[in-house]
Parts: sequence; C-alpha cells; structure tokens
Amino acid sequence: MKEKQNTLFVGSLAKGLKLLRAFDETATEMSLTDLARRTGLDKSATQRLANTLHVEGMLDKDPVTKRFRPSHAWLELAYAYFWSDPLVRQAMPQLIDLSQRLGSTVNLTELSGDHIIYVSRLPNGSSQFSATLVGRRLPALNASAGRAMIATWSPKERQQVVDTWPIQQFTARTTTDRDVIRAGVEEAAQMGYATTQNQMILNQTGIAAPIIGPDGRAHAAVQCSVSSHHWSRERIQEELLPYILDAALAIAPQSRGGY
Amino acid sequence: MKEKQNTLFVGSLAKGLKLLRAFDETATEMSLTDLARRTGLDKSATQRLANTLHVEGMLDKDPVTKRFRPSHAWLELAYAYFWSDPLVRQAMPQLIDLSQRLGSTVNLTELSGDHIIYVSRLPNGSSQFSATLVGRRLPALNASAGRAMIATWSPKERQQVVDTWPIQQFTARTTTDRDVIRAGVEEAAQMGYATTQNQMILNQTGIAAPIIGPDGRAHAAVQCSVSSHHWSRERIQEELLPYILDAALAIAPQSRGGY
DNA sequence: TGACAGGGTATCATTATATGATACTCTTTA
DNA sequence: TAAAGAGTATCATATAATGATACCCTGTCA
Repeated sequence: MKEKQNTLFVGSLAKGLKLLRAFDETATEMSLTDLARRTGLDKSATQRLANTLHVEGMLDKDPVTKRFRPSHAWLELAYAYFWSDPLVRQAMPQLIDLSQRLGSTVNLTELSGDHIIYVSRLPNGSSQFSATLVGRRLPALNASAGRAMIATWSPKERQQVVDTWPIQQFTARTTTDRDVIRAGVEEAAQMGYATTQNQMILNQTGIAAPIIGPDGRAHAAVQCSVSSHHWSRERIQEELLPYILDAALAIAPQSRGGY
Repeated sequence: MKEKQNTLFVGSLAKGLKLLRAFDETATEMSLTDLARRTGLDKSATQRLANTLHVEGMLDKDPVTKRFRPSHAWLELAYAYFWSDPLVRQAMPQLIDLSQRLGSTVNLTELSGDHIIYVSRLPNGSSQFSATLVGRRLPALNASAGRAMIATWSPKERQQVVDTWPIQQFTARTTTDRDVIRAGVEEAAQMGYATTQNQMILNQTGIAAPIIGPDGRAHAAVQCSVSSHHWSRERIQEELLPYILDAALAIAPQSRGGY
C-alpha cells in the first residue's frame, strides 16, 4: 500500500470510505465490478469492503440484481450533522419565515473549502431537481452565496481567492472571466449582498446575504433564487432584499465562536 | 475481536463506521476520550480511526479544543442518497406543489425496518426543530405515516406488525396500547389514509397517505402535520385530505420495480 | 446445444497491517 | 507544586486484512 505510511492511519477504513464516496449523481447504484472499477480497488478488496458495509447497514443490496445502493443510514448521518451544526438550529425558523414571506426558494449555504454547500433548502415553485437537494456543492466563485461570503473578507483575501479558486461552466452564460467575477465580489463588498444571473440555470437570478460571524467575516449565507423573467432588479431590491438581509442578520448574532 | 469471524468482513472498517454513528442528537461533538467511551473501543484504536476519518475529511477537528464533529461530507452522502432513491425524484415536484397549496408542513417518509424515516421535508409554519430535519427515524407504529403504510398490507401482516414492532412514548398522550393502535391501522386500511393526534408533539395532528407500489403494498407515504387547534377533523377532510391523497397517487404509478 | 464470457462468491496461505500497551507532553485543577 | 486528565507518539507482536485463485451461476452467441 502506498497509503500514508503512518501508524495513525487505517488503510482499510479509508478504502471503505472510498466506496461510499463512489456514489454520486451519475453512479446511483453499482455492481461489485462497477465499484471496483470506480474506486480502483481490486476485486477482492471491493468484495470484502462492500460486504462489510452491507452487513453494517451502510449499503443496501438488491437481492436479485446484486447491486449496491446507499442506505437510509446515509440520511441518518445527515441528521446527526444537522444537530452538530449550530447554524442550522439558528437559521431554521428564520428560513421558514423567509420562505413563506417571499414565496420563493430559500437556501442556507456554508463555505466548504473553496466550494459552497447547501445545508438547508426550502424549495418553492418549480425548481430543477438538483436545486432542491441538500448536500450539493458548487464552486464558491460561481454562486451568489459564495461571492456574498467572500465579499466580507479583507481586500487581499478577496483578491487571492478570486485569482485562485476554481470556476466551473454550468450554462452557456456562466461567467468564467475572473475579472468580471472580481467586479461582482467588489460590488457585493460595497452593497453587503451579492446577486448573480444565469450562472447555474438560465434565467435564474440568485440573491445572497452573508451571515457575518463575530470576527466580521462570513462563512455562511442566506440565498434566494427567482426567475429572471418575473423579477427585475428593482423589484428584487424592494420586495426581496430587505427580508433576506434581515434574516441573515437575525441568524448571525448569537452564533458563538467561529466554526 | 469477537466480530463476525468471517474473512469477508473487515473489522477496522466496521469500527470506523461505529465512530461515525456515535454522533447523534445528544452527542454533537466529541473529544477522543468521549468517542472511545461511547463506542467501547480502546483509546489507541479510537485515536487511529478518528485520525483516519479526519484525514479523509469525514470528521472536522477543532484545532483548539481538539474535539471532533461531523463534516460537510455527511451532507454529501445524503446528496448521493437522494439521487439513488427514485422516489425522491418522483415526489419532489408533488411535494412542493402540495406544500404551497396547503401552506402546512409536508413530508415524504419511507419505511426503514420497523421505523419510518423522513426522506424529504418541507416545513411550513413554526415547527419543532427536530420536525424539520431529514433523516429522523421514528417507530412506524407511532407515526401516521407508518400506520398508513402498514394499512396497505395483508391482514395477517398487519396483525403481526402491530403485535411485535416497537413503540415509544413521546408525549404524555402517546398511544402505547397496541389495541388502540390496531384500531387505528384497521381504520386506515378502510379509509386509505391514517391520522394521529398528540403522538409526537402535543396538539399536533398528522395525516398520511400511502404511496402504493406496483404490488399494492406501500413502503412510503406522504405526510402532513397541522395544529389540532386550527384543524378540525372535518376541515382536514375537506381542505387537506383530497390533495394529500392526490399527491400520493401522483407519486406512485411510475415507480418501477421494488422499492 | 454447448462453449464462452462476465459477474458474483468462496477459500487460503502469506505478510503486511492494524493492534493496544506504554510512555511522553501539555493543560487544568486543587 | 503535585496530580489528574486528555491528546499525542512509538513500537514489537501476531492478528486480521490481503489478493490470487478457483468455483459457480446466468445469459449469450454460434
């Protein structure tokens, strides 16, 4: 094994996790050989590991096709996560309130390395399927939420981040020019919120307000998505923004010590 | 190790999973010794396993307190789960629609052994925190959703289930008498839906409609929660039920093959 | 019909790999 | 200042994970 040759590192556990993480949008259920191929582990190892995960209730196995699928235990882990993240508890009532008041999709996002991750979502109106799912990750620079967070950081941090963090092209009109993104972040720093258009989905506008921590820097945001057709810049500013900013503010204060 | 002495079983992986599952409502972040105590593993093993999980990004470690917490990866697993479960995709648009139409909390639940698990939740109005979280498990017999599912099974299955499955007391008025539960299930079998009151939370009424599979048996349900104060039996029957039943029906048909 | 291919399952000797006792360090408490 | 408690690091040992191999089954093609 060329794994970290450290006595504090358990290779078999790491390999087992690899199996779990092999599942995603594209690979939703896999045979033994699929798993082996996808993880690069040899057949025997895959067999043993997958069997263990099955016995332990982490993988369901179709008795007829013999294919493995994520089990309900995966949701239980998410459940434990929600309890462990103080922000979720703080935010939930505000988000529900906001969702009802605005009648549009509302999200709680957190920074996760150079990506954002959706931690809580309250879909409203007809959304893309993936836009309703907790746990989705997006490059921070692509997302209004990410930009809103970064905008609360120091100018040199902003600079560095905009220059180096990853960008991904989602739609034909996704911004890939870092200078344009920089402008967006700087504007967000001025305004205290960020907006984007056509970044993830065409004709969709994202509005995000940072949840600012005790140190003045944000690593979370409240985000809202609406149709660009029905929502002009002005209408957003009048009918949505005040509430989103309020919610973000209401969530922030109590959050004790950085995370 | 007294683990299954099977060469197809990897003990270290199982122990690693044990660490992950040690986190719950009550244990949201743990020190090394907490983890060791809680899992029954010895200090060294815990150290090695926890370290591995940390390196692999499955556990966050507070650099100052040295305590471990679930990482964002736990949400990513949930994300993969959502893609793997065809019911989620089927249900989501219906649930959103239902949530907006009714203006109250709507849930998608599935059977998980003798419990139900919340797979998707759209909270509305002020809910208990735990009532907003995906991944929560409840004994099937306690929940309207569970009863609605069981009610679609054969009489002898119903009998057996009502006699043997676990029950838990949540409120002062939770039903613990199996005969009363039996009556509830039988009524649900007649009516095609189940209702409960004061089972999980006082003054809360649950209404659930089964999502019936190709074999006529349900292992999923659409569920809705409302305040007993504002919602009389009659009003529920007129203003909620038709829509809930419709939604459950709309989700069911296409669901291909076993669950 | 018969042979082949592909995938799932089981076995086994071999050694690498996980083990857990122990000892060290640091911080907190009395 | 001592002692307790928690986190970290080291190491010799044998247990427990390894991966090659062989077996079985099902579906396919000639």
